[in-house]
Amino acid sequence: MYSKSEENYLKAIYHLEAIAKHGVSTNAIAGEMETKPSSVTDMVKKLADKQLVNYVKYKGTTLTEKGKKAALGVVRKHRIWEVFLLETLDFQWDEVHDIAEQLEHIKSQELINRLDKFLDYPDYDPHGDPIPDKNGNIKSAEKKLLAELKKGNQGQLVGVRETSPDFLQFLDKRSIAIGSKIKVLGKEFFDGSMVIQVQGEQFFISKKIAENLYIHI
Amino acid sequence: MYSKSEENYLKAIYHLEAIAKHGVSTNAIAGEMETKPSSVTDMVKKLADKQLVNYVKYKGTTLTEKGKKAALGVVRKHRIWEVFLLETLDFQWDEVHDIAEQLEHIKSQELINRLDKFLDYPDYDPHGDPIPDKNGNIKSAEKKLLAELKKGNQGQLVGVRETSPDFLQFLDKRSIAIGSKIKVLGKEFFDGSMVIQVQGEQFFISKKIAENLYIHI
DNA sequence: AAAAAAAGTTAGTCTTATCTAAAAAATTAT
DNA sequence: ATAATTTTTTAGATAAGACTAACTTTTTTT
Repeated sequence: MYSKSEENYLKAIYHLEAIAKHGVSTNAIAGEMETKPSSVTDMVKKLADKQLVNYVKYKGTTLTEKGKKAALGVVRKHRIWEVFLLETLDFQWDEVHDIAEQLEHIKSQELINRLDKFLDYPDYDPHGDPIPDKNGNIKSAEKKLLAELKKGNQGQLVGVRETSPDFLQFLDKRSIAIGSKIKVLGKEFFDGSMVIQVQGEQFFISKKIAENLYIHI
Repeated sequence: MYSKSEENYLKAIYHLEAIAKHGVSTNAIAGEMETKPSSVTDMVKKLADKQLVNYVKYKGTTLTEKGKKAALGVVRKHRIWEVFLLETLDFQWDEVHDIAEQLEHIKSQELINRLDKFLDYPDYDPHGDPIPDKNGNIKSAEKKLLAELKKGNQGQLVGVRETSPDFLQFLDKRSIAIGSKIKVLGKEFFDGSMVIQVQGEQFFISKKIAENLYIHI
């Protein structure tokens, strides 16, 4: 259907659209794909020819319905393979990404559907991200960064982006863990810092902290 | 390590070496790879530069030890994935080849070793072909066609070549299945037909049938 | 052994996806 | 609003792998 490279671009654009809502910039795609902006321009033109994206010179790129469907197909494969690697083959979480990155490009609908069945139709992957169904429908929202939430929002901690010992100890000291319910009590505009409530207790956290916590609303 | 294309050439040369012992011809490789002889010449030169094959202009190509090891690595992956597709995901025989053809190029030693363990270290793939171990050692000989056996020989059914429903039903009706012990009671010279014994029962089978059953002696 | 046929190689072209360098457009700063 | 900076695009080049057409070597036929 689509080449490996095309699929990777579609997936990158899909992920970036979730953050920057007004058309994804060429530089952003280049960053995500670890490639040069000029390569991105070439590729988005090609994807535009195939009706997979809307591309306006100098303005940005968005997925068309067709492109979104294709991207969700890749995301579905990636996440199902991740479940398989972790649950069936007992891999560690940091080992699975590179392998799933390859497996997601295997061309066979039947394969992924049978794998889905074998795993008993999981709704989420091991990072807490939802797995789209055959038709590209996602049961629940994607996880968000705590930093993206507004005052009054609340959700559950489903993962961390940064995994340094310092950061994990910071969380530990405050009894913030995967599964914790977090509510945003206040948010400062000028520096993005927040006051949050976790299990009755209140904490002040910087923007940097909030940008490294994944939340499910 | 090696590109998909390089791996496919190595595998093709490996398979062809088993038949034509005196250096594989460029045309033979082209046939196996469904490509043009000129493309083969280009590639074998490249493989020769990498010390994976011995290539002598106009004479033929053979695998070096290094090339054989690489080829066996691909064969191992292919056969382990086939076992997985058939045993774990319940695919039919005729569906697995194209998918295994893609999966065999996934780069991860760890993945294939864990899969091997998950499948309980199978010695043969569903077609009866032996699976090389981590170090490229093959436990036993390659399978033979029932048609190649002589009166008095016996062995175990390890695979089928033809996979049409008609043929599979033919076998089913006589309770001939993978694992069945088969003994050749008699063989006619003029048409290659046989009388065989399977679990106490005797059957008459034509040469055509005997040419589609793989046996391990 | 010479002629004919088959097999194999070389040279040049094409596609996909990438890159660098230079130019153009958009954004930010003064 | 003009200048400076950043972002994006264009043009031209490169590498992998495949192709066609022409040429060379080997093998087969007579």
